[in-house]
Amino acid sequence: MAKNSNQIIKNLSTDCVIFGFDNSELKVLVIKLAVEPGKGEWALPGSNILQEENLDIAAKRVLKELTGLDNVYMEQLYTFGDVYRFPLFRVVTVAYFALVKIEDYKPEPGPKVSDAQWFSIKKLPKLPFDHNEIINYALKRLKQRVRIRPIGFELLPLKFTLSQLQNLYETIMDFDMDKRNFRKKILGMNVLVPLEKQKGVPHRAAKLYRFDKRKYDSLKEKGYNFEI
Amino acid sequence: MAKNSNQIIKNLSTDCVIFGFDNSELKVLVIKLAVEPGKGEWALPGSNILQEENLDIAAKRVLKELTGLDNVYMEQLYTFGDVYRFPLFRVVTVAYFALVKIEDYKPEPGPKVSDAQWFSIKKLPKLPFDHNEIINYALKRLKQRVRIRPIGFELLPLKFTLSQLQNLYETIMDFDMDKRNFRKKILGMNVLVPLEKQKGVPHRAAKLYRFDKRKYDSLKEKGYNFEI
DNA sequence: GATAAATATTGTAAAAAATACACTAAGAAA
DNA sequence: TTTCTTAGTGTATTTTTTACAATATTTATC
Repeated sequence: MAKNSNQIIKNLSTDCVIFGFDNSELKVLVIKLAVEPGKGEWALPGSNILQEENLDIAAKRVLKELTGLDNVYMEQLYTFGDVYRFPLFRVVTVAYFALVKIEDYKPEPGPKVSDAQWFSIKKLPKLPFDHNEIINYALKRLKQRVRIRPIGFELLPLKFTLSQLQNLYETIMDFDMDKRNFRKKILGMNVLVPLEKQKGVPHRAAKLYRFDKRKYDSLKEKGYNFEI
Repeated sequence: MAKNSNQIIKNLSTDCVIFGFDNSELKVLVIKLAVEPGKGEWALPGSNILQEENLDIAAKRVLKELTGLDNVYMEQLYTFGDVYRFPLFRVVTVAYFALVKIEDYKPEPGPKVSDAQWFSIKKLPKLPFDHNEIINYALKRLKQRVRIRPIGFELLPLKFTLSQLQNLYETIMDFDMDKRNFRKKILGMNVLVPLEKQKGVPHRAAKLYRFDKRKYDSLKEKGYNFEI
């Protein structure tokens, strides 16, 4: 073999739980594989890791190859390695989760993928292997994260209203919040920049906001608290 | 080859950061390997994962084989997989951290280990590979965990005084707390059982407590909060 | 152009939690 | 009996969280 760099590591893969939010439901993107193994089944996008590829890079590559998604929030989730999780031979998978602005996502399934679809987290089909377990774990993590770090914005359009944001939080955390208290708290974090008003809505137009990542980063440095 | 079950997976290992507390300092147990690779160097206990072995089991086995430790608190930490983290060939390592009652620990280094030693987290030697990075990551995680879940007990003797406990928290989190407020909070969690008094101390004897895991589990079920 | 419909926006009082703070108690040793 | 050392305890203040409802803006409709 001429070069090593493109060889796969047979026992190691990465899988990604991709969350999106469509203004009413939390969704997960699953794909239908066009090739074996797993051909025809809905599954998490995942693939082997290459010999000369860091884990984070592999996770990004796989996401891009299978869904066309690029430049999204990603975080290592957990490593799942039960002996029989994959039926053919031993595969340990390093799972990641990603947060996607669902509006921006134009499905571009790669050549190995015959279909890609958002499923509501509440109406997921049975997926092969331990993929349902991985999603549950990711959801648990997302619920924790969203409470203590302002990452919810990654699921919203660049400009959003406070109602959209509250709705997102309520959907993820699965309980309602008081509107006034929510606004006080979120604006008090000083990471939202007010913009112009919404246009074309058939009622009072809400103010739009964007997330100020620079400000967030600098406040984080100083040890600020972002609990909601 | 007759059987597969004892074969190692060449590209996969597990490493463990073992924390202990000696009533004044937070410590990490590192071992000196008696065999190559890494012979003679202080390093985290770690080893390859076997073909037919779950990750958690592998982590426990390795800990036991290399240090004699058994039946300790363990949690998967993170998976480190930079291409060149191990110089000879590609090895991805699933890191764990463990919490040990340091008093109970009678070092029983296994045959592959020539020495085992507790180092203060503040005076760690330079370890090979990315082991220092793994320890830093583990420390960060421990600091988070200890704030929100009563796992500090795992580092103390079964019976301990509130002063010991406070001291532990202060050492890990790296700041001082008010004695009265600390007591109020920790006793308010309702997971400590008061026992008899200390004996043989040359001053007023403090009351001993033990952690009530059953109670903790049942309160956790009900969604109680254990933030300190 | 008045009214209805829909969503946006805003403040305050009460309750709960966190904080700050210092003296007395107990036991051993001198 | 005095000293030394650590254990143990309560309250007032501040801060944070919670609960709660009326007015404002815009478009659509009659």
